[in-house]
Amino acid sequence: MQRENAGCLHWELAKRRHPAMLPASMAKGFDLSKLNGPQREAASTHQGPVLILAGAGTGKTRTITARIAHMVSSGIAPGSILAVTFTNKAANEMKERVRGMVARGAASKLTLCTFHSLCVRLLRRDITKLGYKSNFTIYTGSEQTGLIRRILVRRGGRDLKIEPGVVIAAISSLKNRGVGPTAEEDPFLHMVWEEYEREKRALNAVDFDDLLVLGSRLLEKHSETASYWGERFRYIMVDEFQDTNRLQMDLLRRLCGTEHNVCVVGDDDQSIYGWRGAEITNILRFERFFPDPKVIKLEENYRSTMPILQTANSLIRHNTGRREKRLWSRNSGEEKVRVVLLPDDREEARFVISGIEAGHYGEGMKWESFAVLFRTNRQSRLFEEELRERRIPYRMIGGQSFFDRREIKDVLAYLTLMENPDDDIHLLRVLNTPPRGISTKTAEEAIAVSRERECSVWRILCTGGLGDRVSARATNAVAAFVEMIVEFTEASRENAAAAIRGLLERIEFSDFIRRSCKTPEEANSREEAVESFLGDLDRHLETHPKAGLRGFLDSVALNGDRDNDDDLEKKKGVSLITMHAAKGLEFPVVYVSGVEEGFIPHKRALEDGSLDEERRLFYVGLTRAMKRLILTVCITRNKWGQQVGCQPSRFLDELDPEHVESADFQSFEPPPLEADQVGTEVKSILAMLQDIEDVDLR
DNA sequence: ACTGGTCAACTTTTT
DNA sequence: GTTGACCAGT
Repeated sequence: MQRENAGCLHWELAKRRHPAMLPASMAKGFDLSKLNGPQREAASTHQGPVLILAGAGTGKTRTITARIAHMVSSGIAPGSILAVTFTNKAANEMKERVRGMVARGAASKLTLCTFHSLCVRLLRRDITKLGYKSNFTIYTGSEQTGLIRRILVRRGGRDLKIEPGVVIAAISSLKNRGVGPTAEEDPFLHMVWEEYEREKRALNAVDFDDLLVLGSRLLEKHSETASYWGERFRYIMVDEFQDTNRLQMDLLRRLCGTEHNVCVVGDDDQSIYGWRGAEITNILRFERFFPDPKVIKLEENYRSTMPILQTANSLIRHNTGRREKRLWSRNSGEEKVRVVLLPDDREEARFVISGIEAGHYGEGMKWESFAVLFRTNRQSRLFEEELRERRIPYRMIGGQSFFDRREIKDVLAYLTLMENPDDDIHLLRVLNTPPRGISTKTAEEAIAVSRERECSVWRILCTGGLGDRVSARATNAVAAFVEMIVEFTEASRENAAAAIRGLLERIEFSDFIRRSCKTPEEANSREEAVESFLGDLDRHLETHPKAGLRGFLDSVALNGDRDNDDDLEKKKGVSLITMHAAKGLEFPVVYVSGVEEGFIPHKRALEDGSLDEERRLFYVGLTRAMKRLILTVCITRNKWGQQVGCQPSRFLDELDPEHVESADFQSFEPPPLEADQVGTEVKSILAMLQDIEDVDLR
């Protein structure tokens, strides 16, 4: 076991700063005996900066949660503890675990959240100091895309062929590096960016990146705000530290005053958010901003068997510039990692789900023991179909399908208007939904006038600013709309759920849904979605009465999924999940699907030259497995309706063959017809790869 | 003003 | 395979 520098010296310093504190290890209360040496040290060091380097499966979450529990039991006020994570999944996971370890009252006083939701808290309280109104709307992906698209059309002409997504990615990545529009050299992007910022401000809206930008600015420019939060959160923890970007680092520094009771946990090998500006170097820079940290390494892996671990290690060794670490496991394990070659993606789904079925019925494993990982959300479809067909329960983790449904977006837009009517994007979405005689012509006039007078569309509509630019009939329709919104906005202050229900009734929304659906099944599914969404609202208002409608909208925007719901159907069953979203989770049996060139590594990533990050992503996928790991490769794949040939991923060549066996799908299932076309008599992956490369796939 | 049809283009990862 | 944009007809 390696011991890093000067823990004792550090303790001396801390004691000088807080003479009243006893060494934490002496404190009574929470039992740390289940932890190993380094874990225990991490959990019991409460004062001063701590840097924990924790490899995959080394009990990171267990250590952090134990640390929190131990802090609380040694008398630190739970309200002064803040634990920040990068994703909602991680935050929820931690909440759940901590809940079982500390008293109920204490648990509710802890702050466990993502950087983004922390910023929302800061901003809801004080954003007026930055000149925004506190009822700002948070724009998620689709609103952002819509806004950018409008700007692109306006500034670049109708047939300008620039995808909004590209612009958004460029702007977002710069913002997360702490750069502003003025620094942008490309004149067109510069203009679009500035206009985007101006528009959002006029709409009283902020995007995800703004949450961090403005949160950080608030602490920087307003010392009284900074000291308020600095006094509030005296003990800060950051999970997945390798994924923090420049802005988040700034925020952290401004948040944690002079005491520097900061504990961060990270693993450079699992940094997979470089495309969002994450800087692994923050781990190195940590020591610069928080001098003389105690450095603790966790190297004993409790999750995986040796074959899985060694295979993963053999892969990640191909990366350059990493901190070498020696992950080891006591769990020898018999089973090798399997690589299975399949004729196409349909067969892949069939093979994977058959394997899961066999594991469940044959070996008595729970459905929850299995996970299917993939690179893109789209890949989940075939697996879902296969699971549904066989009536196997499953849960799709991530995948924002629910809030992307049209009917949900409509309801959400009406709710948003009740909070912030100046939000043009949401206003225009429902201005004529369902149709009420307000044509696109009328809407365009309203936008034009609002532009001239530099105010929101809502104001124009309210004040009759359209004058005689539109027909009398349209003017009446607009007046009726305004009146309706005002009426229900007032009602929403009493009871938001009742108000939106009344509004939906008034506009005969379910009739509208039924009319716009081709089949009755589709109509039912949409109506159910709305009903279920309203149920979410009810529940939220009940459980968080203080947060109100705005709190609900915030949580929808920030969570993007409905993790915190107790929909048991969603919680039980086989997990379908992207490799990104899988980070931090573990499963006895893991299938990594689509291990092909263009997927992992992804085509776009190769263009950007981020091969190392793709390798880390694959590494994250492999290290999710506890007992059994199967990688599947397709020879062809249905891509937008056409069969396209695939090449196995180059990463397969990098796996140490010692613990890998290439399995033939025929040995698990009766061979389908196409099987004859595939070379099946192969002994090693290498031979297999060779064979495939010789076959003309087109 | 609204409806319904066809065509085209898009598909990384998350907050 | 799906969503959105555009157009022509009622």
